Amino acid sequence: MSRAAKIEDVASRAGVSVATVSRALRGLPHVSQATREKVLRAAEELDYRPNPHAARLAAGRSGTVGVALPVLNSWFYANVLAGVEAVLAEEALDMHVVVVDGPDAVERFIAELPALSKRVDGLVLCDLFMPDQLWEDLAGGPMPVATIGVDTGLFDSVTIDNVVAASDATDHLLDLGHTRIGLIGAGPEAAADNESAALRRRGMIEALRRRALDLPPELEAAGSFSVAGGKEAMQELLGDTAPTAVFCLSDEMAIGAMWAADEAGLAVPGDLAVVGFDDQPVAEALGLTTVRQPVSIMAARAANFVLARLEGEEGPVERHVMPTQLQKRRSTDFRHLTHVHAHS
Amino acid sequence: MSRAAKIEDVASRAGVSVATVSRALRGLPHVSQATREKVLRAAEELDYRPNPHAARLAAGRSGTVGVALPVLNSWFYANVLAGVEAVLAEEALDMHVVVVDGPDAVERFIAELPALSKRVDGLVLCDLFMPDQLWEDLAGGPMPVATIGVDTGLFDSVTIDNVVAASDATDHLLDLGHTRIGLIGAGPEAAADNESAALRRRGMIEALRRRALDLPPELEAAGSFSVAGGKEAMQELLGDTAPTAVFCLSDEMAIGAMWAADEAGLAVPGDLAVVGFDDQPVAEALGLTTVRQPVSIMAARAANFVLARLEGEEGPVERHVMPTQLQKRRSTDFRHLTHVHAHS
DNA sequence: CCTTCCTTGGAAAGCGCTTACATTCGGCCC
DNA sequence: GGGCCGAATGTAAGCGCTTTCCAAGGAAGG
Repeated sequence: MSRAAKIEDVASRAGVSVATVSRALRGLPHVSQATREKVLRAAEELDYRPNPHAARLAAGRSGTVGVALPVLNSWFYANVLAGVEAVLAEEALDMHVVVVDGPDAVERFIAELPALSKRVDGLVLCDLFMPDQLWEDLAGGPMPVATIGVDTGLFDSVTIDNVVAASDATDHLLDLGHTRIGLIGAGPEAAADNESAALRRRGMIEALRRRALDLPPELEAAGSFSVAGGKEAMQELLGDTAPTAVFCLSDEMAIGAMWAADEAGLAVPGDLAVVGFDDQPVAEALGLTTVRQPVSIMAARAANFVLARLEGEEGPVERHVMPTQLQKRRSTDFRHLTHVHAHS
Repeated sequence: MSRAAKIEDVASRAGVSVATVSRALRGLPHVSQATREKVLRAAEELDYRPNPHAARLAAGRSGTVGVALPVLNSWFYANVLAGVEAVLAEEALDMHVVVVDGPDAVERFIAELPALSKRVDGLVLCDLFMPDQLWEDLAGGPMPVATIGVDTGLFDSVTIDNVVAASDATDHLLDLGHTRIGLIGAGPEAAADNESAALRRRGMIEALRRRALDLPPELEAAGSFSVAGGKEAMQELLGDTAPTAVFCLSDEMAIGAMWAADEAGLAVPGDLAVVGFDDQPVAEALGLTTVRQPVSIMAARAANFVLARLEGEEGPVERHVMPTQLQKRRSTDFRHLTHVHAHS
């Protein structure tokens, strides 16, 4: 196996200059049809593959979009990644994933931003919360950025209306007659690093308030956004002041809550109604009432925003708010009580 | 904001040559302590960030490891990705993800391999099935490769013993007295593109055979490895020849199967025992008996194999077979029957 | 005191592309 | 028919690093 062909080899084989090869291969103008075909053929024959690093160095562009998210192995973020990846793959762009987790994660991410800007042309930031100053610094930079789950007003963003989504979910429980409704996933101090959680909490409180109810501390439990986290949180809430319904900020947590309820001998929804958030496939299988959000579509849209900006699109910041929808299922439905008891 | 500092700027500020800066910053020998500190300080003061593309072009290495997997948004592959990412992040290496899905996915992946080899130094391939010839071509190349879920004998690999795992699961059902056991996730023709599925099927058949039982076609149903796929497959199996137990090749499918059972008015495990595969967190919450495999550890190990080879490790191909463990839970446990009926 | 060796540091040649600029060439207009 | 213009192509200067090769200078040895 001879060494890989370089552009120069293609040029001499096609009998043209390297500049022409470069233009021809990238579909740029100022190349006659005949020449282009000649070049294409030569490249084909040599199985020529441009060296991306050389191209990036010379062009000053990386053909890569970065995606920053807190974790990879949750349903939500896995779908975000999949959504972004699908769009980028379509455009033959590379995806650079940055996981922003662990202690000082955001600080380290920020520290690496200057370096990151050399390897990506654009950035999709998912649920990343930073000090205002840094958002502005980022906005001052040359790199297009789109955010998911955060709306700074400085970048194209894709979000849902967390307040409305949460108050809809709460209203549903209230309509069912519940008055002691617990919240799993955010405590009073959630705002700091998790804006979505804080907004959902607010939506819940607003809905309660409209019925002259409130959210006492003993009905709130934070915890990690996982099955185990939801279970622990639910266990905290159980006791003499136990709620008759809980709103969980993710489906994983809701499943954990149902698990805790089951262990405590409580029937869902008979003794405890449960509402989740996300509507991942298991939610439907389990009959979990939950707030559906179109995750991968949101991610794809954010990616498209970045692509559009990369293609020079000007115009004001786009702030998409995607619709959510409450999926009512068995976990809050008294009519199915018998059915639920009978099977599974 | 002035333009980004380059190595030359650091060199002149530190009063040394660019070569020395390069050596100092990368911790190479032949730099005195004093000089190194001087360089470090200069770099710090200028907030210097090496341009990765320039470095890669010059060095001929990319500092990147590729990960190829079929999808991103399933529990299993999301955890594979997370496992690999964690290891690479530790070593400050980039991860290049390649999703090999859609029609002709493998063919397109193969066609892009030469190009890919220019952007990554090593490769982790997960559940990728290719013609033998191509494995050998890959092995002939300069790039270290580790495989997950596939053992070609040509590369370091991390797998589980699918045959044993499946026959253990089957034995469990047999011990419980089941004789009509269904299989969801692989049909007789599974071998082609999904070796794991084929091996698990074989393990099941072997276990059955040891008890003088077999796996008639009407007890097998393939389907996508998802909740919906599992549900549909289960619905296929239900009917006059319905099994009293099913072994599902993923937890998602098992959840789908339980869903279908529930809709059909069948109690789990009373009317239908269900066993899954993976042991994702929801499995425990749902009391799903399942085969646990240490996904992210497997992924991390594969990544480490690649790293070791990149660091020049010679020696024979490593073929790790990770242990699996059957987690027995309610979905196959008659003792809990009453409990299951009462709650959940 | 001169040679030999080793360590540190510098000069410069790439790495394989992109692109600004220069050049050529064939019409086309007056 | 000469000059002009634009399209097609070539020339060559980088892009910002890494690395080989070489020089210098101090330590060690004779």
